[in-house]
Amino acid sequence: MPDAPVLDLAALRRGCAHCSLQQLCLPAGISQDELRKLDDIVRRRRPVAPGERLYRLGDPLSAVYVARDGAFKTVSISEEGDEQIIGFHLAGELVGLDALAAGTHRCEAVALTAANVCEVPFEQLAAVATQLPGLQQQLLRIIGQSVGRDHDHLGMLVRRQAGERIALFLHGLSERYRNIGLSPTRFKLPMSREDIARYLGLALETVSRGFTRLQEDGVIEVVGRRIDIIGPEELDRRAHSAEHDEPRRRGRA
Amino acid sequence: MPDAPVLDLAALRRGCAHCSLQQLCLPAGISQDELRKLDDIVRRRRPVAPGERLYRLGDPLSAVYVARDGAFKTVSISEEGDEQIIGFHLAGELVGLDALAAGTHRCEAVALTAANVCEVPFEQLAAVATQLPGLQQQLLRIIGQSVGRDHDHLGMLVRRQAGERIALFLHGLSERYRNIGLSPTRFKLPMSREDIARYLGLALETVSRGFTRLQEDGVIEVVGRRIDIIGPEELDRRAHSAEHDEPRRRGRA
DNA sequence: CGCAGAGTTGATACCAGTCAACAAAAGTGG
DNA sequence: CCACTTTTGTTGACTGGTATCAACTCTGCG
Repeated sequence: MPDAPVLDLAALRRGCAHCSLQQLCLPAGISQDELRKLDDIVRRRRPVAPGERLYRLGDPLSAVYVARDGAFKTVSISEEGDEQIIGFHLAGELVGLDALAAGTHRCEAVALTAANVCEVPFEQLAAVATQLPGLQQQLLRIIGQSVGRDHDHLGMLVRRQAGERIALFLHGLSERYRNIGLSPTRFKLPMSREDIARYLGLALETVSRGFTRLQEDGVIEVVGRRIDIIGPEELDRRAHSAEHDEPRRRGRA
Repeated sequence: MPDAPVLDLAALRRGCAHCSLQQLCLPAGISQDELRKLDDIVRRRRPVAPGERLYRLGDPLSAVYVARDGAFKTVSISEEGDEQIIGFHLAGELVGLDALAAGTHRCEAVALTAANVCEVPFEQLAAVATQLPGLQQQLLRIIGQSVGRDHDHLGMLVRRQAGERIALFLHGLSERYRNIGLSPTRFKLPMSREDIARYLGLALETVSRGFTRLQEDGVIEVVGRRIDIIGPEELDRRAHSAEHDEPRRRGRA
């Protein structure tokens, strides 16, 4: 039995300064001094059960959340009651920035898996940010990233056909897994086919068929939610250009 | 507020404190004192010719812009060269917030009509914002609004059919015109059918057909870019539920 | 007046949504 | 541990909305 684990846990409890997500999360790029100030206001490591909501539609903006692990989806619910998935959020990504405008949330954030979050009370974050230019800058950058992801999402939906959207989706997910230090080629999807469909603006059957097609063509290996990307370069190709080159041909790679 | 007609023009030139857009633009909700500080850094009322670009893809983030009048579009250009319209921007709305993440613009902002903009150097805005909590808060709110518009845009694209998207588009535009004090029922579209198509993820012919259909059904009057909304409530109805008469029931059995 | 760009309208093909049945996991309780 | 139920994912047949191609009209402008 090694004695190191005990120290590790203690270090984790010391907060942002030693957090493994430091490069991804708010603290990136701010000084040790500043870090300590931020550290004081962060409530750390709340565990979240799958299906649990961080906030609901209409809730006042009380905090923003950083996913430490696990995955979340943000869902917008229209008047008619149909749900549109605005985004998926993996480890290191910020959740809760809708509500900046009106002060109340226009989405719900739902845990897709068991997860842990750091909860950052928004009022205090804003207050500290005025004192720390570095943190303010970093906050704006993080918000910018989330805007960028929204734009990428838009790009997936507009005038792209099903196969392209699905390839784009897998490609993007792969990149994000790479960024957080996980395998970009082998992973378990945290979300259902239906979630993917609602995110991509497709019918769930179409998503299923799309996966099957990619598997038939030897681009990926799918077993339920387990994904194995066999041909990343071919996936990229399908994500960017349409697939008009190769009509339905089997036995050829 | 004391009104002095003759002084108005002079006052307008005095900047933010007397700008007619005050309620829409950055200054909203911050004090007179703070206003003066902001005022110092704003370069006012640069005229922009139709087709002119405020910034191009890859340009470093140097300033954000507030449209005083006229209209802009922001266009994202994919590697394959096809253009996706991210948003339209009317008077009082902020342009240039893409680039927050990377520090360089991922869109181009193009004037659709002759226009005027206030140019706010970003570095200085950020610096002043750290000194003025009210301004920082307002900046976050404005950013939040733009995120909200992106989400609305997403909602238009996902799983909605052409007629619905077009109704939603006109409805949204109408609301925005109302907000800036213009007629919500009679206006001239600043953008072409092709721009609308690229915004809605449709073929331009489909947009044209959609307008024609709405006219045939007595919902709007269209002459080129002139739009006259005859039946706003019917437009709303089409924006939210599906087509005119229900051919069949949807939802679960 | 005549041109160019913008917008409309028509015919056709095809992608993807819908309905429906089935298969495979994942819970549930004995 | 195994039957049962429920949820989730797959596959097939069919249909309809919309993209595409193409011809035409209209508008604004020099």
